[in-house]
Amino acid sequence: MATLKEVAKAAGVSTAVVSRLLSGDKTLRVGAATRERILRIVEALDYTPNVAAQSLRLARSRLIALIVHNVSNPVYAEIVSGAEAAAAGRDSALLLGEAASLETGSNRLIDLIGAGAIDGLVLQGAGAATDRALAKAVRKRVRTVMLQVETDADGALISLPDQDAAAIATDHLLALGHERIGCLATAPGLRFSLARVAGWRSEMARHGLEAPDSRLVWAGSDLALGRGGVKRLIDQAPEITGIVVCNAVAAIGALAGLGDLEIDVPGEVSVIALHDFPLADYVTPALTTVRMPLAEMGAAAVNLICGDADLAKHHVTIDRPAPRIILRRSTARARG
Amino acid sequence: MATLKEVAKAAGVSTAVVSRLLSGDKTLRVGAATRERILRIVEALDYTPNVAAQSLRLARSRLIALIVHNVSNPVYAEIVSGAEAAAAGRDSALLLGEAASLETGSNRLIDLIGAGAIDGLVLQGAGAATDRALAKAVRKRVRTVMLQVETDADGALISLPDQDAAAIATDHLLALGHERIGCLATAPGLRFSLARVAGWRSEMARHGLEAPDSRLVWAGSDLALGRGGVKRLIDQAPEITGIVVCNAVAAIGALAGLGDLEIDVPGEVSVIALHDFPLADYVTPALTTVRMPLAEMGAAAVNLICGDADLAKHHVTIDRPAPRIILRRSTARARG
DNA sequence: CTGATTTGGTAAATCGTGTTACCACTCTTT
DNA sequence: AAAGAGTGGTAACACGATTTACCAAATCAG
Repeated sequence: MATLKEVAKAAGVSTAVVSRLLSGDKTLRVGAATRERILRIVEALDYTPNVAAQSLRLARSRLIALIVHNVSNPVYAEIVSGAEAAAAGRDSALLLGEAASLETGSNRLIDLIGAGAIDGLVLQGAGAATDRALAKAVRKRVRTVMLQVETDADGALISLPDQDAAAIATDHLLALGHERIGCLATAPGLRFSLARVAGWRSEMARHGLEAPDSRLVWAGSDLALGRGGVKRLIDQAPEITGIVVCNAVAAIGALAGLGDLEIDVPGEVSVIALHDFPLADYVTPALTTVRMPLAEMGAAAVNLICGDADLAKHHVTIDRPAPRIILRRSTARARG
Repeated sequence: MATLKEVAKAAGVSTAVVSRLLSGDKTLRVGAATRERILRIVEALDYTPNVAAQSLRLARSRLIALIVHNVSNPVYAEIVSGAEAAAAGRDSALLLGEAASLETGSNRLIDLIGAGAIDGLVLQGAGAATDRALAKAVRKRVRTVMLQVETDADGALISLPDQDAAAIATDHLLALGHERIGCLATAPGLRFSLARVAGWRSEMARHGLEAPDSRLVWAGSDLALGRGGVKRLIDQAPEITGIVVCNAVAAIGALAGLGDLEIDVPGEVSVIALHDFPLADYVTPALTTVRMPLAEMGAAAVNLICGDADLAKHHVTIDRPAPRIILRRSTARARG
C-alpha cells in the first residue's frame, strides 16, 4: 500500500533517490546517513514496488507462459515441473495453460499473449490451442519456444534425442535376442514421432533386420490410445516378440491391452517405452523405459527465453543427461 | 504496439472516446459514423490495450496464483487442472508455483504475492513454501483460499468430505466381510488426515468393531511413504485383512510394499484408497478407490476468489459430486 | 426569440515507477 | 582567486490506460 512517493516524502528526499537506491543504481551518490534513513523507512512502511507500474515502465513483466496439453499426463507434468523450477531460478513466474481451456472462447492467457504482456511463451504439443497462442505471439513478437513440434513461425524449437532414444530402446530388445520387433508410435506426422520411428527403423536396419510397416502402429500419448493401439499392432503382426512404445503413458495402456489379449509380458512379448516417470515402476510388470530429460527440456525452454539469444529458427536438442535405460521387468530374453 | 493515443489520433478523436467505446461505457454518446471509424482503425492497427497500464489503473490483474506441493503427483495435478479451467472461465490466468521452488531464496511468485499484484492465492498443502506465501498474502490482504489445510490466517478453507469418504471406503470393506481393517493415513496432524482417520474409526465403531491404534499408521501422500508405511502397518498388525489407504498415490506404493512382503492383494489383504486418477486402473491389481471431487475443489477455490464473498473464516466442503466407489480389483470378499 | 435539453464529444487528473539531464555546493589544485 | 573535480542529490518527463467533470453546438419546446 505504501508508494514510492510516500517513502520519499517520509525520508525527505525525492522519489528518484529511493528508486535508484532500491534498484541498485551504481551511478547514484548518496550519503551514508540518508541511505540508512531511506532503508529504515522502506522497512517501516513495508514498501514494495507496484508491479504493474514497474512492468509498464520497464516493458517487461517477468512472466512466462507455458501451454501444455494436459497437466495430468505425468510426462507433461514433468515438463511443467522443470519449467517452473527454471522460471523460479530466473526470477520469473510461470503462467500455466491447458489446451482444453484455450481452444475456444475468450481467454485471459491468450489475451496476455496477444497484448505482449508476457516475456515469453513455451508451447508443448500441437493443436488448436497452441496454434491460437502462436498466432497471437507472432503478432506481438513474443519470444516463443516450441517443444518437440516445429512450426514455420519464428521461434526456437527444442527437441529431445528422439531418434537416439528409440535406437537405444530397440537395441535393448535386440540385445535380448528379439528379432521381430514392433513399434507403437505416437501421433503421426509430428517431427518427434517420425524421429522415434526412424530410430527404431535404423537400428533394425543396422542389424540387418526388417522393420516393415505392418509392425508399426501410430497411436498417441495417452492410456486409451496405447491400449487400443497395441491391439491393432498385435492384430497386424502377431509374430512380434518385442515392442518399442514411443511414449511411456501409452505403454502403460499397452500393458493393459496386452493383458486384455492374455499375452504375457515379458514372457511372450517384451515392452520397452520412451520416457520415464515414477509410476512406471509400480505397474505390473514394472515398465522398462528409456529416460529422457523432460524436466531439463522445460527448464531449457525457460532459460532460452530469459537469455538473449535470437530465437528465430534456433534449434536445440537436449542431450544431457543422455537417454538411458531404466531396467525393470517388462523386458526379458527372447525365448528359443 | 499500437497505443490508445495512436488510435485516437488516427480516428481524429480523444483517447477518452476510444477507451470508453472499447470498454462498453453505456453513458458514452457517440455518433454511428465515428463509432464505425474508430472500430475500423482499432482493427487496422491491431490495437490491444496494454495490460500493465490497465492493471496499474484498475488495481486489478486478473491473475490467480496456485501453489501446489508437486505437479507430478496426479492427485495434485487434478487440482491444478480444475483450477486452470475455472480460471479460464473467469477470464483470469493461473500462475503456478511448486513448493520446492518457493521455500527458499528470492522468488518472483512470492514477490508478486507480496506486492499484492495478484487477485487471489490458492494454497494446497502445508510447509515452508505455503507459510511463506501466506505471510506475504496476509500483509497485502490478498484474497486467499486454502485447500484442505487450515491456518489461523483470514482466508477461506475448502475441504473435501474426508470423513464421509473414509467411512464409505471402510464400509465397502465391511460389506465384503472384513472385520480386522487397518488404516494407512496421510501426514499426521492435518485436519483432513484426522478427518479421514475419524471416518475409519467411526465406521468401525458403528459396526461394533475395534479400530485400535496398532492398526493405524501415519504415512503420507507419495509412493515411497505408502510403500514403507504399509510394511510398518503389517508389522504392527499382521492380522488385518483389509486396509483403507487415505491417499491413492500412497496406495499404489502400498500395493508395491505388499508385493515386497509377498502378500497377495486382494487374496490375503484387500486395499481401498481415497482419491482416484486414471493410472489407478492400470496398476495390478487395479486399485479400488473412492473418488473425490478434486478438480471441483480447485475450481471452487478460483470461483471463490473471483466472487465477492467475504473469505475470512469462510469454510466450504465440496460435496458435489459426492464421493463414490470406483470398484476395481484390489478388494475382494474376506475369506472364511 | 429564449431557455432547456440532448448530442457528441474533450481536457485533464490520476495510477506508481524509472530515468535522463541537470544543478548547487564544497573541496582541491595551481 | 579561478578553474576543475567531486558530492549529493532534484525536477520533470515518460510509460498507457481510465474516468470524472465539463462543454460547445445543435435541437427543441413554447
